Amino acid sequence: MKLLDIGEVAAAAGLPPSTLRYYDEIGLVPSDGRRGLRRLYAPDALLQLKLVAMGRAAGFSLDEIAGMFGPDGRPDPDREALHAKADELDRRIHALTALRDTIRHVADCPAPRHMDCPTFRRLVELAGRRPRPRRKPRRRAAPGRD
Amino acid sequence: MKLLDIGEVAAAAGLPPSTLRYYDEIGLVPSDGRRGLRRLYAPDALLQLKLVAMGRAAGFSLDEIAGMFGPDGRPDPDREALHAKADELDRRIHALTALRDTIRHVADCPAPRHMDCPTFRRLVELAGRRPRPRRKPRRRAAPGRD
DNA sequence: CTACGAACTCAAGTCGACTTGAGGTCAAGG
DNA sequence: CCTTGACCTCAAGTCGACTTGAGTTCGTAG
Repeated sequence: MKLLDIGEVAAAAGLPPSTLRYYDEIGLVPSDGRRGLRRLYAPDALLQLKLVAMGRAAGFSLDEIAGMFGPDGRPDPDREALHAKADELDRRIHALTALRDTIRHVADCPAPRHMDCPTFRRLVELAGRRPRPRRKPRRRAAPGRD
Repeated sequence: MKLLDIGEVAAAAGLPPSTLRYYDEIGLVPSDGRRGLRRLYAPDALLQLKLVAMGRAAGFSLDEIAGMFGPDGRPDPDREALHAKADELDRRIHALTALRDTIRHVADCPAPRHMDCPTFRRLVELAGRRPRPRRKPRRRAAPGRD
């Protein structure tokens, strides 16, 4: 198992080394030892960094991300909470979709003031709605085939 | 046209008055005059605030949001840029969907360490892909019924 | 063996987006 | 008329997530 120098990881992940040091410091993506002073990373660190990037892009804080995918392979990381996060993501995705549609509309609509355009107003109104009326999984018959 | 007191707007929008003052100060959601010292808002401000909330939720900065939907009904707000934003949103939506799926998997997968679960690794790998290979709209036959 | 450059540490700074606090103003109800 | 409570201004503080800078230490090529 070859360990990677922080510089290699930084290059591969497209992050500055300072960020890696920071993540190491807060324990989010720990380094895997040192050679002299230099941090070394297991290749898995790249996957972890990707995960962190995903979480960041989704608007989660580093703390939340740490809670979802701890550095250790956490055994039972509160499935409730994870499903809650996933639900939150569903809502966020819904909101983003609404915003995207609104933006596309604005880009194409010739109305001089969006505020006067009924389509625009409707789009914005719609965006406030919940994605679904709280869909119950109906787990009764589903044999969790994953 | 009844103007709303800042307190009413704050209550309706679910924001603290300080935020409204801040948005007013930076010109993002300007107030519509004063009664004595008190800011008054046109009802449209509520829609604007909703829009701002959408943008924030999508991860845009206030500056970017201002650029998309200026307080004035900007006539031709750089359609290029707006479509670029929309594309960015598409990518973001894609990323969020991937993260959501990954999280749901983690919530349901019995593997002791996610890093060892091939499904997990595949999900994370997949998340890096582009949403689509740059789909051309092919506007030819679409009678744009909007 | 020496020098170079990349890493290191630690404290402090930055940035966006607000919030908080102190001290002042004012419109409306009693 | 007077009190009250919501509003005001302005400066400063906060928080997360890093970045920057000064001063130091190494591993490796020459």
